Amino acid sequence: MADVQSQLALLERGTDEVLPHGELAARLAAGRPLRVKAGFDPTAPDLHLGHTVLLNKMRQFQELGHTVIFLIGDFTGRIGDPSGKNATRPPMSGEEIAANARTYKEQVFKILDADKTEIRFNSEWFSKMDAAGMIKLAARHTVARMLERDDFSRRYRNGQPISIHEFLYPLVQGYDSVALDADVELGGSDQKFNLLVGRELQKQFGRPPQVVLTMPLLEGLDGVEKMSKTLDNYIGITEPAAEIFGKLMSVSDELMWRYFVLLSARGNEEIAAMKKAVAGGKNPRDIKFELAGELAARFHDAAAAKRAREEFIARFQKGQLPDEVPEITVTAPNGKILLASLLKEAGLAASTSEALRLIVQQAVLVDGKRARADAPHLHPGASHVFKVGKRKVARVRVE
RNA sequence: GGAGGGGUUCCCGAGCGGUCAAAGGGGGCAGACUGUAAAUCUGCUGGCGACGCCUUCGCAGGUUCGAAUCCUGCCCCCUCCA
Repeated sequence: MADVQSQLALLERGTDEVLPHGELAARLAAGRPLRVKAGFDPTAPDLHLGHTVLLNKMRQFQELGHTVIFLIGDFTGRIGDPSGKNATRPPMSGEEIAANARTYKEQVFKILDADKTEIRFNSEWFSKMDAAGMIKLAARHTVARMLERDDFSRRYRNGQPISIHEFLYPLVQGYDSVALDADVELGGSDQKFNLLVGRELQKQFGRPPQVVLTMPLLEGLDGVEKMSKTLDNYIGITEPAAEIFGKLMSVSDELMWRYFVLLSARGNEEIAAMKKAVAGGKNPRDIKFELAGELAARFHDAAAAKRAREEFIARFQKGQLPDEVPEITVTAPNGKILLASLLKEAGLAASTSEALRLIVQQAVLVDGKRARADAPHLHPGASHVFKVGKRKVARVRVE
């Protein structure tokens, strides 16, 4: 096992907070593999880059020889997590949770080392706990302490609803740490309160309290809101390489640096050097290529990343059509079809009305030429390449 | 249990008998400018072979020539008192 100092240097990189600050070093100094816990709400069917910030950190622990526990909150999923939300999230059904848990398993090992990961479900201990046990657990914390949580106090002040069961969530999560005997718990910075409850409960159960390590939340593609599925500002790790590459290229220059720090495996020195190069006049776009390439390769492979880059340059810098233009056949009902109807039938527009709008807005190209609002009907046998906006392209044949 | 307030298009939020497919903002989409950047500017933002028709304002009925707007019942949410 590496010496404490070099472990610390790696583990504290990019963290939001380590609480209490000196304690991580003390734990590491014991020289034994630490039990590192991170809990996941089984809500997301697909992981996105936001989740990987935490997974990257877990991976680092693994590489240093520690034991990582990937805890799936199947029991807590039935309660609904209020964190970061101003409204109550509805509870999930058993089937939903099971399906999502399977998806997690399929995806996390793109980052984590399967041999060094312990996957656990908190229903393991909570399904055995009865009502009396739950009330006893609830007796270990006070309403005043609960209201210290920013999210709760804000909602309480603003007259927004807080269900009683939401108070149980931090306790349940905290008890997970007791059950797992965690040395360290990782979480997003929004999880700080819950993670600290874990420390409290461990103390009360006579165990050494865990070190809490929080990671910053990754901003989504808009650069403002946190990356999430509901806001549709995410990059999913199962997306095609070209999508991962392209989405990263659309990110703003400032956000790019944030992504480097939280997502890239590159060292701090290398990132600093790139910043310096940009300050000296290098086009940030070229640096962004590096980021996009690295992440496309991580979730696919180097060859796929290279292809994604080449296609990106051909398509968006040189304005060529993509390598593979999907071919679609639509039927003209009465021997002829309106351009707008065709776009809708081909899936290039959500509705005829929208297609009409896009045509008027000069967004539609037919074989490279702008379509006019008074475009004539198309007849069977016609076959053209239709481009709608920057990204949607298809060859459509009329029959 | 009692007293008030409220549910509007993707979100927030105006409207309170016809001029309402419904102000304004946000978000989104498109165009211009570009580096598929960001910022900015402009336009669009229910559906339909479409100068008209259909569906939408919590749900179900009703009044009216005409309802998001009025009435009745129901469902849901919030606040205060107990």
